Amino acid sequence: MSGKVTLADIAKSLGVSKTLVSLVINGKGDAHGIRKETQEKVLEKIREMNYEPNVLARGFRMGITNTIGLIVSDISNRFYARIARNIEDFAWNHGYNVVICSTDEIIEKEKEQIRFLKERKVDGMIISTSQENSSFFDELAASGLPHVLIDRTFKGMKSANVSVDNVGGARMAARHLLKQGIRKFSVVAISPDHISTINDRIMGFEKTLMEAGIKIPPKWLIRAPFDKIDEVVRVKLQSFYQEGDIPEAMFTLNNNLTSTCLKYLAKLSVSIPDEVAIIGFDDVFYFGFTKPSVSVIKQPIDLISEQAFKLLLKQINKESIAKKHHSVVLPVDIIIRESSIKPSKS
Amino acid sequence: MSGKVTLADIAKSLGVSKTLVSLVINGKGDAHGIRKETQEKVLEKIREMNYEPNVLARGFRMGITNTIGLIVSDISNRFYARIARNIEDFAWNHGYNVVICSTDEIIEKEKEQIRFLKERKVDGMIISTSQENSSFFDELAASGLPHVLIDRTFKGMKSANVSVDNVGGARMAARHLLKQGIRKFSVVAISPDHISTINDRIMGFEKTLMEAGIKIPPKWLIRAPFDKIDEVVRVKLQSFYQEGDIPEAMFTLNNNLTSTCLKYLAKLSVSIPDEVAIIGFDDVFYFGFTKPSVSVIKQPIDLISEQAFKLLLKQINKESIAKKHHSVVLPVDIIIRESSIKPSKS
DNA sequence: TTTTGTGGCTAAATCGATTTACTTCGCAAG
DNA sequence: CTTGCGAAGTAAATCGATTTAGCCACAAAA
Repeated sequence: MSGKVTLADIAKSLGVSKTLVSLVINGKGDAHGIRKETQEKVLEKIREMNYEPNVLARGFRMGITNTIGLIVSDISNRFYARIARNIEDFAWNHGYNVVICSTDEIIEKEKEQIRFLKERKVDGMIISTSQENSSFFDELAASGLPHVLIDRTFKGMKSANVSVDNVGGARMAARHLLKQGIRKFSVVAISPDHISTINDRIMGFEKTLMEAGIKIPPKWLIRAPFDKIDEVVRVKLQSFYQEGDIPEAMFTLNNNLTSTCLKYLAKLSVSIPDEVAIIGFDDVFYFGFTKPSVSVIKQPIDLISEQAFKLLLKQINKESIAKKHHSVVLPVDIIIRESSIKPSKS
Repeated sequence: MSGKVTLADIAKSLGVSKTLVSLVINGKGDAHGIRKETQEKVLEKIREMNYEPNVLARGFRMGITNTIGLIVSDISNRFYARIARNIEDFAWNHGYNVVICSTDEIIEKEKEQIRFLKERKVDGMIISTSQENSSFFDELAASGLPHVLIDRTFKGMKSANVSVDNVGGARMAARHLLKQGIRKFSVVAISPDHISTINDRIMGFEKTLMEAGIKIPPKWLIRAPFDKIDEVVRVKLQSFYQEGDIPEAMFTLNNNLTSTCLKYLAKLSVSIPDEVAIIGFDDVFYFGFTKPSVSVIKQPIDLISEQAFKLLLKQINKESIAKKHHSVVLPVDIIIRESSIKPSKS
């Protein structure tokens, strides 16, 4: 029944040419001086015969797929899941599909996926990269494939990119904790150490502490590989509390780290915020009503998605992007909840 | 540089036919009696000229895309995000891409998305449906498009499907709560009321209570529309605790409902499990270390994904599926944590 | 009368692979 | 001396749209 009627069938049954039918379908009838009557007839016939264009044929001819790729480290991470959802909505409203790829932060896998999607002729890609530098993307940009980097970016890169003010967010966190009278800090990050977001957050935090004359002892700067967060955090926290040398506050650099720290602090029966305050980067639904609720630097996920999609669409449609809009940095908010409000020390 | 070399270029530069090159590329060289030497030459040239086949052309000719669709109510829900991740991994290992679509439980949107993906000629689809009956899928099955329903299914439907033992899980929950000496139950569900998982869970729960001579008062059977969970739960819980007529336990039928109930019980300062016990359907990372930790019926997400993908792949490869494997029901586990262990009542 | 223009439409090429239906050659059997 | 057959290929059709390059008839201008 369906999927069998072709352009040629329509043309034949109407005694006109395929060209004409094609033009009408694509709304180019007027531009090519096809009579209104004829156009009507064609549209009527299309409805009558229940014609649906073969998207593969069209895509093949025009070299487009109406599909964009979304590449992140792990789609089941809440942060990326929400980004995905937002982007999917924008895409759907513009007639695009989204294909998702999780890289597990494996650089080779990411490259492979990008190459794969490129072969598949996706019209563009939105990428949260795990790579070490921008060279791969500079090539990608040179090859003309529309793409936008989100979340993690590189300084001075050629590709369009959307990120948040990681340095600023970290400074907010630091200033807030300092105000609580805290002097002994731990930072919990993921490795490897080329991830821009993580580095910016560490830098912003350290700088602000430095300005207050405080340094983070190396042993309190925890770095856990992406796939070993649970293990590393468990071991490190245990050692803190066994040795008795304990930070007064922890700054956890993504929602997974925050959750994992909460988990093991609970297991160790460490009371928050009395024994240790905690503030995380990236908010998650349940941080608002755990006991205690968790302070965070909140990222504007909807804005990130929106900006990224818009920048991508502009590239796809070959609109040139003004240089100042080529690299977007969005502000973050601090949300202070119970976990970082120290009982007064005075 | 890339994306420009075609089959014809290879053929020409080697002085052979396109047919030959195509056969070699697709590993049909031997079957067609092409000499090993010749095959070598072709492969060599392909590497040398950095040829990459145009996937669109191939897809167009063969009517395939190496893409599958995944349709769920909301990809940012933890349950579906994890399903998505699992399926994506299987797909990637088999050379498939996954395109995701969130329906927001809107029946018309779901149908539209399915039609859209069908037009796009995806090779198959995995669907957690929001529809009211199986008729749409019976048609889909008749049309020959490979697909598998997951999570939510319909009795006696023609399409392959993978679900969990919702009735059994709900019975486990009920039995466990009864053992705690609880007699007054509330069930928190989403509407509309044609969602099979929700109905089975309610049914299993009610049946088990019935066997113990207990009924759930209608006012304690909460049904919140998918997009109004927060509001409805807030209002209902407030009214419970204002009126003072209070259930001893709540059974929350998905992870969102569980979280939302936790949120408002916390706001109302209701202590768990002393004032009310709670057990949820579907486990989520953080239920294991909230205070109190939350009991759940845990679903085998990896198995669901694996079975669904395998069933889909078989259809795509036109292997017939034995009738007994056409409809898979997977077992669930009960995980008892603090939230449902009542202080003894004796 | 010839040229120029234009409104309305079409034939054929094209995209790049896969697939069908041969061809050609050499050699052995009849 | 023909026929048959397998080995090693090839030319051309095909998938279904888009796009290029015109065609044809008639009117207005030169």
